Formats: sequence, C-alpha cells, structure tokens
Amino acid sequence: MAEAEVDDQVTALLGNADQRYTTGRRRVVAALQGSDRPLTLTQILESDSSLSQSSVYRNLTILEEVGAVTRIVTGDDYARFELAELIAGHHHHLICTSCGDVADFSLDETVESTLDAALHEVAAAAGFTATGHRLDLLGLCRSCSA
Amino acid sequence: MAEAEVDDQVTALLGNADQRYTTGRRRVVAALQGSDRPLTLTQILESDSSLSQSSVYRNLTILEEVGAVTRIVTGDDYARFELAELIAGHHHHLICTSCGDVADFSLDETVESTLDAALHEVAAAAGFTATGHRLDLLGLCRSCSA
DNA sequence: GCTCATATTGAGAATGAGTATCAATACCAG
DNA sequence: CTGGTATTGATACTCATTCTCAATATGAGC
Repeated sequence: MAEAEVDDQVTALLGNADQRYTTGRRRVVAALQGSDRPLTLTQILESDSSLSQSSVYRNLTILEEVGAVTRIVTGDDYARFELAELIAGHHHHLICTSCGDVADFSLDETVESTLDAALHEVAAAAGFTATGHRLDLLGLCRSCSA
Repeated sequence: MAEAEVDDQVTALLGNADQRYTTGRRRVVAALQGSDRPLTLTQILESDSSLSQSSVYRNLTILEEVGAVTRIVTGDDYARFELAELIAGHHHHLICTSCGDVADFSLDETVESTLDAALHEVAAAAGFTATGHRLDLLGLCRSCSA
C-alpha cells in the first residue's frame, strides 16, 4: 500500500474516533511503514529524533485503539508495534527466542484457508467469537543460530 | 499424563540442570497440572496459600529454563504459565482480547501436518532455525461476548 | 488574521509486574 | 550430628509503560 493510501486509511480510522492525524502521529506511522518488521519503542525513537517518548507511547496506544496499529508482545522485555493487518495485510512472525527480533512472513493462500476453516470450527464449538488468529514461528534467527 | 508421570518428567528435567524438585516446586507444578488452562501468578498463589510470591516467580523461571513450564504473554498485564508441550502435549490457545482469559484447544492431525510442512519451508527460506510454533485464536470468550 | 475552546504534546512523576538481595532455613553427604 | 550448599521468603529494587499537568498547537467561528 502506498504512503498516501496508508495515510487515508489512518485518517479515516482516527476520524471514526474523533481523533486528529497530527504530525507526531504521522511520523510514528511513517516509521512503522518504513520498516519490514515490527519496531520497538526505542527503534521508533531512534528512527526519528523529533519524537518524544511519552507522546509516542500515547500515540501508539491511540493508534492501537482505533485499529491502525497492532502491539506485539514476544516475551522479550519490549513490546513491538506494526501497522494493523487492515493496512499491512495478513501475515505472521518469525520470532527469535534468543535476541527477540521479529520478522514478517506469509503463508500460501491454501494453507491459510485450511487453517481458517479449522479454526472456525474450533471457535464455534467453544462458543468463542473469533476476530482473528496469530501464528508465530519460534526459533533462532540467522545471526543467533550462527 | 498421570500425576506420577508428570513428576518423573519434571524430576528428570530439573535433574539435568542440577536442580532439586522441592516441595514448593511440586506445589507449583500441581497447580498447573490441576488446571485446564494457563494460570497467572495470582491464580497460582490463590490456588495454594502456602506459596510465596517471590518463590513462585523464581521457581516458574527455573521450571521454564529446564523446559518444564512455558510462559505465555498475551498482551494482558499478566504473564500466564502452563506445563510445557513436552508434558502437556502440543496445543493452542483461545485468547479473549477483552478479559485476557486463555483456554486450550487442539487441531486435527492433518491440519497440523499441513501447517508444519508450510512452516518448515518458510523457516528454511529465511535461514531461521525453528523450534516450534505458536497459534492463537483471538476474539471474545463466551462470557465477554454475551 | 484573531480569539476562544479544545486537543495534543512533552518532561517528569508514578505505577506495577517481575527480578535481585540476603539473612534465615531446609536439605544432603559423610 | 555437623558442615556445606541450595532454597526460601520478605523486602528492596528495576525499568517498561502509563499518568499528570502545564505549555503549546489546532480548528471553528468570526
């Protein structure tokens, strides 16, 4: 998705919640969009020195509430943030259990549908209202396994 | 798995790391085994009033290090703990995004194999050394969706 | 452009789950 | 029983994240 389209999406999502798409929020979204993987707060701050810690935390929370950003908690000490699937598309994560790094990957459409169907049955049987799934591959990234 | 077998497994895992299977650790394992879902620290403490907070935290960390317990971080404020897959068997989680509750479920063998094969390819392509996967269904539990 | 009312920002204080400390206690070997 | 080591538990501490609140920016109406 092009930057302008992302901006339109985020503007709409924020607007639904009577929130403005301010410069600070644009910068946070730009940082996330410029990365091929989820970023920690520290990484966001490092990528744009005009941002302040408390505002980035607050804006990430707001962006998460309106559905523009997703928070990823890995067990690592830091939460990571990425653009929500609505914007970035459905995907999964390779999580390094040694250094905490997270990378994106996608699965074949056919595997995804098989999975979706199976999960749908499970949810129905459990009286659970499913809104999505999360699939992570755990292990060692290239540098940690070397 | 029967209680005695679980004890044997845990004893072996702890022994490999030169750790004792003390009364406090047995009580923590018993609490986890007695539940059909992962427990928070608070829930473990409530289930057995003879346990003290700092020892339970320390023992959960040790049990996790030796591979007897798995820590589940949901995005909720509390980490949850369960017996490792080696002991409890491979399974997945229904995670309620409203109240944070976590329940267990399993998938058909066939779906699991399809998934495993697909993930194996992804890992190979990324130079990632996979040690396992994590699949969670996100949504609202029965009581939160009512 | 100007003014008001409101939303947002940013620096620092506060919160709280989880971890470290350390003296007291439990356990094991001889 | 005795000495040496491992574990416990109360408490202090850490540090990612959230809250506070005065200062600033924004948008609407004129």
